[in-house]
Amino acid sequence: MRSPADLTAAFRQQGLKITPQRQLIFRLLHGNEEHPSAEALYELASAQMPGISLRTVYQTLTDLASMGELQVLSLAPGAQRFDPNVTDHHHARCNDCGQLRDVYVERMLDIEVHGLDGFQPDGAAIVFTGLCDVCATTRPSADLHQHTNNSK
Amino acid sequence: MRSPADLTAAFRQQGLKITPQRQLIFRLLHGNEEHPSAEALYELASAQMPGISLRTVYQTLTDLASMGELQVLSLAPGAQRFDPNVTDHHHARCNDCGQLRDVYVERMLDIEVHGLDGFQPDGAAIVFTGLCDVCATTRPSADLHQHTNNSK
DNA sequence: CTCGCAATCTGCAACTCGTGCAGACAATCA
DNA sequence: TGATTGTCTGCACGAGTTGCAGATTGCGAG
Repeated sequence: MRSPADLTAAFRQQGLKITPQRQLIFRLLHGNEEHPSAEALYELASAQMPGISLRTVYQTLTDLASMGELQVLSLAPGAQRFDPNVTDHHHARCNDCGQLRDVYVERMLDIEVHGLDGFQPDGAAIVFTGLCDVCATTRPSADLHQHTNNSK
Repeated sequence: MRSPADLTAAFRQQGLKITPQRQLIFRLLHGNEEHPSAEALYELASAQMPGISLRTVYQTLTDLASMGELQVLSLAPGAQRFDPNVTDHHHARCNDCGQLRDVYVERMLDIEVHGLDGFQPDGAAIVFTGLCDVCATTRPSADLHQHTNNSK
């Protein structure tokens, strides 16, 4: 997504108002590579603006997504994740902690696809699964444990 | 997943009991390519066995999944989908009606991946998005409409 | 700078999907 | 046939998300 300043202009241009809540969320998302959930963003936002509503966070995320500034990810059960990186990229998800990271794939067109007859594709998303660096060293095989989000 | 008969044997072998409910669900899933949700399966099951509990459907699906007979798909917001096809394949999802279809991809190894350093991948799933044959002819571009599930 | 309208925010209720629990029930084995 | 478990059902509960209504506030007009 674009910079907070650009987004401010874009929102104004669409007749949307600029509120402190929205500006805060713009800032929290800009350059954010953590693929946060709405709740996670709400925690961050609350720290800087006590009293902000979770409902407002959802609303602003929805607005940004419909403007194409944000990608909404539903890669696993549980909360959706939001990705301000809207360049052409893919994801890797840790089976243990749920962490997401951006992955870049080239020569996608070299793959050979069967079974798409009649289907009009407009995109393809690859999700790698496995263990992130932290979980891989912490617990080389399988079990239950987490070093970050996905908790409770 | 294997045939109802094979599953019956497998369940017995694990000390699990064979109940009419389970057998029904085995039959409903065998060869099923609709990637049904738990609710959808429950509807099917209820038609043949009124009184069966949604809870039982969930339970059996969980059992099958943990035995590796079933793949659980979380490709979009909303209910999870269940796929009795556990061969190596991928999926295409219609943006309109939510329909899923199986897709087979070859020469996956020809792709070039960046950003996986330190990550230990154990799999990769490709999801194609776009319009299914029905939705593509019904409504060549965009709007709201559906010809099957994903409803309400 | 002030006013006023419309957009926004907040808090809460409601809804969907899925799971935990307890008591009734039934598959299996001796 | 009877005892022993595992299973089924129904219900309550929890997470995640959205709908709604009233209070609030951004922002252009005057």
